[in-house]
Formats: sequence, structure tokens, C-alpha cells
Amino acid sequence: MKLATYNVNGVNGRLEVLLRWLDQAKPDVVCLQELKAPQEKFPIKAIEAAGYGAIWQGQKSWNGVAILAMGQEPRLTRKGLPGEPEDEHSRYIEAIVDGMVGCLYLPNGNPYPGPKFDYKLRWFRRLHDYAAELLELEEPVVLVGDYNVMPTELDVYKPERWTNDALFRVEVREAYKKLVGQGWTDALRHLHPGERIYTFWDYFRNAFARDAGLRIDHFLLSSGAARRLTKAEVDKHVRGWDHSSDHAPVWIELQDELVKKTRKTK
DNA sequence: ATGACACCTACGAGGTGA
Repeated sequence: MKLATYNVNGVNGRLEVLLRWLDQAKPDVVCLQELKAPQEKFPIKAIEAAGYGAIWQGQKSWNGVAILAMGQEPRLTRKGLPGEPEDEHSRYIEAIVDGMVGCLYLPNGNPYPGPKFDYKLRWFRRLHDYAAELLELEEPVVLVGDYNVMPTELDVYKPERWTNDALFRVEVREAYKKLVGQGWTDALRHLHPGERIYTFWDYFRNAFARDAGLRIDHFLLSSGAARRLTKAEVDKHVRGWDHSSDHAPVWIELQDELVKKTRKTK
């Protein structure tokens, strides 16, 4: 199963690019972030015409997350994280599609310090508590999306410039580390230790051409999912397309459980 | 310090987010 994540930065403004990438990459499951569209403006007809079923949680102007599945309807299990009922940001959606898939858009948190940064840390705490519950489940779980965190210095083109940015503040890196420490596997880093890998390049300062990027889109896998992991890659070329998002799509390949069992019994 | 892009409102261009 090929599972992808893509922060589209406006699903309607990006529709042409998204459809082109879907047609080329043919992922089985896709998590989208930053739809920037209200619930009724999600382009479900075009998504369905491309062969995907979808569930989504929209929001006017900002945020918004979706899960797409080729040839099937994702079975919705949750919208929003528990722990702060007054939080109305559309940042989490979860479904069962060959295991459990949680699609998240963690708050950016800038500027630091301030209420937005505090909200980011609160959101992280809620994710931490809920993620621990997910690990108790029998089935494989994948928590995927835009975490708005560079986990280590290797994940930033120039770490010293980012020390007081909400994406790289020590509190935020600690929160990510603590989350992973519950027993999750960071799929890209696991398969590519020591390698410079970016998933985001700013629109300005010619960042993409200079490869001045950040690794902020992550796949966290439960042990059951990590056992099936065979590949993890960034579709970097998509970032170079005209009218591209500032993120590139990222994807992993999970070996089919059935294939694995068949091999074992041989 | 600057910049790019997409969203909004509402018709022209400026504010916000990140």
C-alpha cells in the first residue's frame, strides 16, 4: 500500500497540480492538509473522477484536512483531537483504510513567543495523549501529516537561523521527541539515517533552487505498521512544477500483510 | 529587512496566515 501526505496550501487553487500528481504517483491513500476551503467547497467531484473516495473536515480560509482512498470510501473514525472542545480549527481527521490512518496539521505556532505558540504546545500535548491511546489498538496505526517541526538540525538547511522560530524551538523539538518516544517510528528518518531530506521549501528567496528546505512532513508508524515499511520518499520534483504548493508530496510503501504472511509460511 | 502565495472581502487592494 502506498500512503502519501501532501500539504496542498489551498485545495482548489492547487487542484490541477494535485490531480496531475495523483495521476502520476497513484497513491492508494492520501492525507491532505491546508485545504483552505469550507466543507461545501471541497472539490469532491474532481477527486471522485480521479478514482478516489474521500472524507474531509473543511474550514473557511484556513486549515482543513482530508483523507483520500483509491477505489473506496475511507471509514471515518474521528474528526478533531480530544482535550479542548472549544478548539474549532480543522486539523485532525482519522479513518480506517487498511489499518488506522490519522491525518494531522499541527499548528505553525509563529510568532514565538505568544498565544499561537502556546496553542501549538497545547495541541502537541493533546496529540501526545491521544497518540498513546492509538498505540493500545491491535491494528497498525499511522499518524501522518504536517507536524510543523524539524526534529533535528539535520532537518534544516541552516539550523542557527531557526532557533527562535516556532518550527524549531527547543520546546517543540522536545514535544516531538517525546511523542516519538512512545514507540513510534519516523519512517523517513528510519529508512534514511543521516541523509538530508526536505519536504518543504519557502516560496521566497529562491529557496527551492537553493535547496534551502525543511523536513516538517512526517509519518509516524506504530510497531505493527513499521514492520511493514519498505520505502519512504519525497516527490521533490512536484515542488518544481508551476503553481506548486510550498510542500512536496511525501509517501511510504507498506508491504501487504498478506504477502508477508505468505512469505513466512514458505 | 526583504520576499511568495492563497485565502478573505468585495471590486481594488489590503489584511492575515505562516
